[in-house]
Amino acid sequence: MADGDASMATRAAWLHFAGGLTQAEVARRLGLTGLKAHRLIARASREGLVKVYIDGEVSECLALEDRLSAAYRLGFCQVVPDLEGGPETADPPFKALGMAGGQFLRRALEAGDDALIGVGHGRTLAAAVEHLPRMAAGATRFVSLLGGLTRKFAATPYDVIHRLAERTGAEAYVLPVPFLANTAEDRAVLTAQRGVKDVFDLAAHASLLFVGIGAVESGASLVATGMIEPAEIAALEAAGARGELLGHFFDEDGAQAPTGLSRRTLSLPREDLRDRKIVAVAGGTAKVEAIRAILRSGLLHGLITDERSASALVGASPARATPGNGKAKPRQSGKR
Amino acid sequence: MADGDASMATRAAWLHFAGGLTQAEVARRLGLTGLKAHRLIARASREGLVKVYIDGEVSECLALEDRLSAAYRLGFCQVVPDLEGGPETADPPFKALGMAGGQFLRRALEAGDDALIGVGHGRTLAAAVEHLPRMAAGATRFVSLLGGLTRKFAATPYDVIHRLAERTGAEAYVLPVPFLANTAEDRAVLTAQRGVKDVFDLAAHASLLFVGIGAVESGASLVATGMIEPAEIAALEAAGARGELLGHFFDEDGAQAPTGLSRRTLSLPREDLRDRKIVAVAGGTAKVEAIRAILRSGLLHGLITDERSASALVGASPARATPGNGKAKPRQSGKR
DNA sequence: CGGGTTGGTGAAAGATTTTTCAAACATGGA
DNA sequence: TCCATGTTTGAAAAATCTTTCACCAACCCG
Repeated sequence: MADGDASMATRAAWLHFAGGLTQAEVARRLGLTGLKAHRLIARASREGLVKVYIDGEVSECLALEDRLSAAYRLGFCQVVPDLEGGPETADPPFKALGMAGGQFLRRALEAGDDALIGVGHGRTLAAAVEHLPRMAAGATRFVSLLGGLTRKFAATPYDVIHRLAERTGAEAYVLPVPFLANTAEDRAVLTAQRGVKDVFDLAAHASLLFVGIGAVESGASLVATGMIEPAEIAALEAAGARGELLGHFFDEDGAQAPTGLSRRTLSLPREDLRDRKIVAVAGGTAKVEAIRAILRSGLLHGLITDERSASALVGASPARATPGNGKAKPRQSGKR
Repeated sequence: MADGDASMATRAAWLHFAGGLTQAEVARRLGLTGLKAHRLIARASREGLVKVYIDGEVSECLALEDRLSAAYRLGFCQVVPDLEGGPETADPPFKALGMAGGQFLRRALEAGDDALIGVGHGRTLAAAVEHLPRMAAGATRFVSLLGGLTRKFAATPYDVIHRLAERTGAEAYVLPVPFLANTAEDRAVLTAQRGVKDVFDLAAHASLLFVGIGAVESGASLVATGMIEPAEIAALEAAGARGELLGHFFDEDGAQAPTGLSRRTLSLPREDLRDRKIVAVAGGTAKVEAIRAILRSGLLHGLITDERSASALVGASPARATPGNGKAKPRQSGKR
């Protein structure tokens, strides 16, 4: 594919989506066959050049936002309708969460209020960055909040900070160390590395923390990506851990879960999580329990999740297309 | 139509556009017939709930932006590909300009750097506001920079400031006076009105001026909307005026055009245009001359225009889809 | 009450889009 | 050179979206 192709694809997509021209008309304008035009447009869509935002709020989601905000004292909450295939599949609604998360990030960047944004990792956050338009970040910088590698120093497939840097051209400070070291001694060695300490210091001063939430179960992506061993996660589960945030584990009441892992974890210390502006993106049935645990910890300032998870979190029935069934009063509106 | 409908329309649109579900799938998910789903989605689109942005730059446009920026010392320039029907019609590319202008405004609002934004009027600016997503304006306020009525005190059909207020919920100070008074005495009376002076004072302190550019010819929209009489515009044209910016006229070299009109014009005084951050949106073949005149005045900080106008402004040929590299394929089935 | 208007509905026709499939073309070795 | 491989291309088919049109119900007004 030639370089001029991308420009042409953009042009075709612009004519089609923004201008509302039919593909045949686009073809005529550009001197192409209808099929070529179609393929250009399809490529532009596939490569994510076309960004779609839906303006209005779905009333059921709004109600869920209000209830979540009130129940957990959130300063900000967004609930997006579920997407994906049928009503049964689509467990982790990455696409829906990605769009909402991407939009949140875009706004944060355009507002420019946060000079330094800390980011966690995980597939959900990666999806959010995926949906971030290519844009200049202004003076905003990014910093990793925890080690991004597996203990074998393999990069994870869903790296967040690098994508972010690539999309925005912003300075992005990485932590090229594992998420979990093999031993406490290893951790000490790694932490002592040139630069690593500086980045951790930076992370401690980020004014916005944009993070994911991890489930504690054998199928969790922490395990799948090789960040943590199956045996370790099993031990955590047995010890009562239910959710993970930036490498810290919480039990079902949101209290610190007892674990020896913290001596080997390379991430922002737990005490640095208090009184920060932490915004989490997470959803999917497998994560509901984890999200609840984190919410109960009271650490979150904001939450972006999907409708089904939100329903489960407030204890309502899945509530398919049933308007007007609010059983509780939606007090105090959540900020948007 | 029930109010739950809008919510449903949003949901349907979200599933369709964001989720990529087919309309039939949307219908199944929502328990509707395919036709109903289609109508919900169509409604959402029609009402502008669905916003589409195209990410990449078209290389030809990028080149034009660079040339314009360099030639006229602009701090900011955006050139959008032409839209609309064929290569011959579509004179004022309102839609394309509206989208770009709306995006500019949205960014300005989200950045929040400008506490007070002054706006001009005209159909192009109205189109820009039309394409602004419904959003909170934060602390930003708006102020009219010139009288928005005709001399008969009729509202113009393309009022900008009211739409802006409606979309953003921001405070918006209007100037409920004509653009051009019948006599200098009338002007004095109007200016002396309670409040009017205050708004003019406010306008003098706006940190961003978002304006249109007017052509000087019998078909100009200033004439069409009844703001100015055909005879007056003819006189201006004869006197060498070629472009209008906020009620002030400029000749082809960008110098002040000699006219007695200024004593009857209700707008920001000319001297208040110097050293302001003025961003203009304008395009269309009928306006090229006017845009050039304004550019030469050196007053503009930014310009948003369409590709064809930009081409004309830099003196290039319209340059249809012929990047130097292209394999020559003159024969082509489609007619244009 | 009747006539007119409006707005919603579904079936079916009409357009447009997307997919499929096979052939053409280029590419990079053996 | 030839083959294997992958990519691009166009025609046609299939799927999907959009429009049209006739119908029904509700509603307003004389």
